[in-house]
Amino acid sequence: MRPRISDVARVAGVSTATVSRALSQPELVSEETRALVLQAVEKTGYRLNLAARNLRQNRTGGVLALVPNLANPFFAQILSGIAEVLGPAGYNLLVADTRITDPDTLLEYAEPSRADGLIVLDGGLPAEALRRVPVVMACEWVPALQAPRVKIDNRAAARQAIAHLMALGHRRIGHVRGPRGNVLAEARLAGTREALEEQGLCLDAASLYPGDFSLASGREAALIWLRQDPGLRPTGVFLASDEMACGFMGEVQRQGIAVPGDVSVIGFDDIELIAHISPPLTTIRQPRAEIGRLAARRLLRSLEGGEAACEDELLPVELVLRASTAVPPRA
Amino acid sequence: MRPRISDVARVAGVSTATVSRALSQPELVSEETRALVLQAVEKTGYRLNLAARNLRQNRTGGVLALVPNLANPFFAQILSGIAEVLGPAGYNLLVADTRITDPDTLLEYAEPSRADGLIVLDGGLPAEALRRVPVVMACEWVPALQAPRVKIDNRAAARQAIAHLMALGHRRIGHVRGPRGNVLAEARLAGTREALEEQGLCLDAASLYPGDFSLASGREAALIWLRQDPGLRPTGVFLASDEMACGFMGEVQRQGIAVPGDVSVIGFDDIELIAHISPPLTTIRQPRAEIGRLAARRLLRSLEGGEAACEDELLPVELVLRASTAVPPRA
DNA sequence: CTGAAAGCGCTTACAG
DNA sequence: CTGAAAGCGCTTACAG
Repeated sequence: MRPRISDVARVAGVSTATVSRALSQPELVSEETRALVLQAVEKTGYRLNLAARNLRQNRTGGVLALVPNLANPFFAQILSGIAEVLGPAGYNLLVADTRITDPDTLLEYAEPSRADGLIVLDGGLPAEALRRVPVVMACEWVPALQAPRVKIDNRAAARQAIAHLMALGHRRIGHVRGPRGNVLAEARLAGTREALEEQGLCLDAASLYPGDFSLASGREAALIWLRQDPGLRPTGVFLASDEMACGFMGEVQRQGIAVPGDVSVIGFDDIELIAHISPPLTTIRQPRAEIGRLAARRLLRSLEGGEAACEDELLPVELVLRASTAVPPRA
Repeated sequence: MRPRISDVARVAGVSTATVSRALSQPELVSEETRALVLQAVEKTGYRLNLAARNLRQNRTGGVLALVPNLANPFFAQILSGIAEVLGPAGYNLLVADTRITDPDTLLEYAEPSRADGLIVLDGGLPAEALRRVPVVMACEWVPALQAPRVKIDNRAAARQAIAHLMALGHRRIGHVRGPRGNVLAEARLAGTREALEEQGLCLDAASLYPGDFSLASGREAALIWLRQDPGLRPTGVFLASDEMACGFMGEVQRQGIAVPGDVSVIGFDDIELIAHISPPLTTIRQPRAEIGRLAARRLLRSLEGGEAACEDELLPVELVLRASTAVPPRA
């Protein structure tokens, strides 16, 4: 049997209260008592039972990250950033995949007795399920939920991408959007529209391709593009995710189209691999690990400080120029 | 304040013991009592406090996954598989990054009061830290630790890759290895050696390139390869990870080398993106989600059954033929 | 089938 | 600075 605090107390010849204090708030205990206790801890091999402490203190010691799709590498770096902050702060990181979690289960997950706080990476969750513990939203956000948001300016980022294509001389510009209803997809689409309209251009229906952020949907968009009239189809395409950009570029290349010779391609996110494919992909870099770290810090503040500040945290993005964008082909 | 079980008991006019039974083991309670209790639960809005139950039952309700590098997308799918099994079984999934966790902290993590069991994805951890709770190892393994291993036959997989290159007619074959000391890297290297030696070939020092599974190290290997005598350097290269294969291929392409025209490239893992780059990469597919699921099931069995079976679980791999391998160039 | 009571292993007012 | 005691919110032998 594992030694309990009372075993240590017996060995040290003090009360359990004193052992507890010596361990958690040493400054409340005389130096010699402390030494006695530490000796007894050593001798008994005692280790604090966290579950018991947490129950007594009415906390769980854990933070739950709700991820739309754990299998998606995009979230790996964010989780890494979260873990980096949470670990040293003494919190456990719990993760759950919202895809494989039905709404009822979700309610059970977002439970004060399961986690002290939530980091929500899925903007599609029902707000009601998320009101019982402190929440911070990262990347995506639940519009109906009033809680701090750590994110980038998706609209401005999209404008930057379009501005880049226009600066290269492109006039026929296409956009492969993310899933309908997704807050990121809508913001990026809006930014694209705005940037084009400011220059007197407009995003016509034929140049707006459906997508869902996935590789496969980028490939689908490529198949549509390939069937369009070469004299009319976009010479520059901005895709709302790098995965889609890879799928798009891979497919058009396979059909003998040169990137960026025949078509310029720009993605979004700057996931790791795309710097190493051929041609390396121009993209908008999102500081994923930093988003995770900030979200975690923000949540810790509201868990510890109890402060209820709720302004959004807007992180900067960066246009990363690589070889997949160039001047448009001469018609 | 949240209602406790005693509130429900008062409203229902029964004891807390009865409420507890009605909720957890309804068959022990009369039908009418059960109805009374459920009504009282409804009325009070009662929700079970998991932390309290767990303390009483001497469990934590959580499983901890120890990941070598959370930011590495390779582990995303494995975690997804783990989550898929753990969630429905009522366990929380905790994750920790072993990179950002020093040995002392690790000891604290692998604590019975933190998690009921461990899924270890890092073969480099000290065995002593992992003996206090049930463990299953997945992908990698800690050689000194006797615990179930869910993995693939890395050696046989490497032999398959080499056999493929040889069947295409390659005779000068190179290998970019994983990090020294890593169990996977060593097994894949051993398989490579064996397969070559069986055919009377041998892996000379110039054809064995250092690597650490990362994109950057694949690129490094490419730089070495590029400097070697075109008439002597390998015409086919097997890399111990897809990331390295991407890095390698991207770099040689950038220097005007054709894949597979000038050099055939084969990776390992079948991560998602590589099917969509140009050319799509030939590789050895590792069933990552399935590895995660099996590891989780295995651990659940030893947590619930208490069974101590310890045979390894060997999952099949698959050689996925794509366009990055072909017959060697005519010298 | 149900209840009174002990206890999971801690922490923390309260009193001295 | 230290201890006795209550209590975090449950579950579970034990007795009836």
